[in-house]
Amino acid sequence: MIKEPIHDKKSCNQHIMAVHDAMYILNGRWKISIIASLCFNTLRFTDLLREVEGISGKMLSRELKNLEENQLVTRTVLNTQPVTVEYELTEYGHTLKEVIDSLAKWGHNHRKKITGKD
Amino acid sequence: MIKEPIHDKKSCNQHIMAVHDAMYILNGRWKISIIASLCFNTLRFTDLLREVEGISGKMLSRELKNLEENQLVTRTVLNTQPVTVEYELTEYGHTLKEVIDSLAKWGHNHRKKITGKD
DNA sequence: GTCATCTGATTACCAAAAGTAACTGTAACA
DNA sequence: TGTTACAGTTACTTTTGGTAATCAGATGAC
Repeated sequence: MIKEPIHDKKSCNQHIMAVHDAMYILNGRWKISIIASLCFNTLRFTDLLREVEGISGKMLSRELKNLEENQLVTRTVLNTQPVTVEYELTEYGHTLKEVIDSLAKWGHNHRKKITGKD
Repeated sequence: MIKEPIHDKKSCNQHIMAVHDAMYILNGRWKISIIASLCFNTLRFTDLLREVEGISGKMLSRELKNLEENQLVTRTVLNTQPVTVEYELTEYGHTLKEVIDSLAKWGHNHRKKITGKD
């Protein structure tokens, strides 16, 4: 059997760079949580304030703007009284589902490890 | 066929909470990149300074301490001259591989989307 | 012998990001 | 008339992160 290093330097660096690229888009404390919340449902600003535990209005509005710029989220103003605004993951945003799911899986397991409970 | 909501509120919230738990451990700008770099190889402090693009010594040392506290990384001082220190993912740290891989996959795809290149 | 260098950090100082709380403005409700 | 809900924005403070200098121990160069 021919022995070769499983991870050559080039593919290794590509891997690291790819993670770096992803984190460049998902930077900051809130984006991943916001995307996770939008994974299942379209939500309004106030819904998100409630769902994303601990976020402030300022940060939510700032992060949503940034996610919109990166085409992960769409913002739709509805013609209601008072005005409501819906935030929704774009098709491209939904490609992050696998990332979110693996994070959720790990987080769930971690909670079990720490608390001993399920 | 019985219609039921695919995502009931409870499992939804659990999912979001699990992501939150994961991000609580992986917070800050650098941890995920550090873990990605350690995924393949044990690395020394200086190696990490080079591999984790843009990190400063202060942050690297701070983040490594935190990762050690959370039992994701081990620190081993080698009896060389000058002293070298090796950082290695723990077994538990390696459970993050799936997360890292899905991030790398998404990041790779995102780079393609942005640059048009592979 | 002493100067520069390599190792893995730490410190003081400054800049950027994030948190807090108050405020905007419109409209329904009581 | 006053309160509530909507989706934010603003001024101010705190926390986090970045930069550059420094530490300490040992090696190699001159």
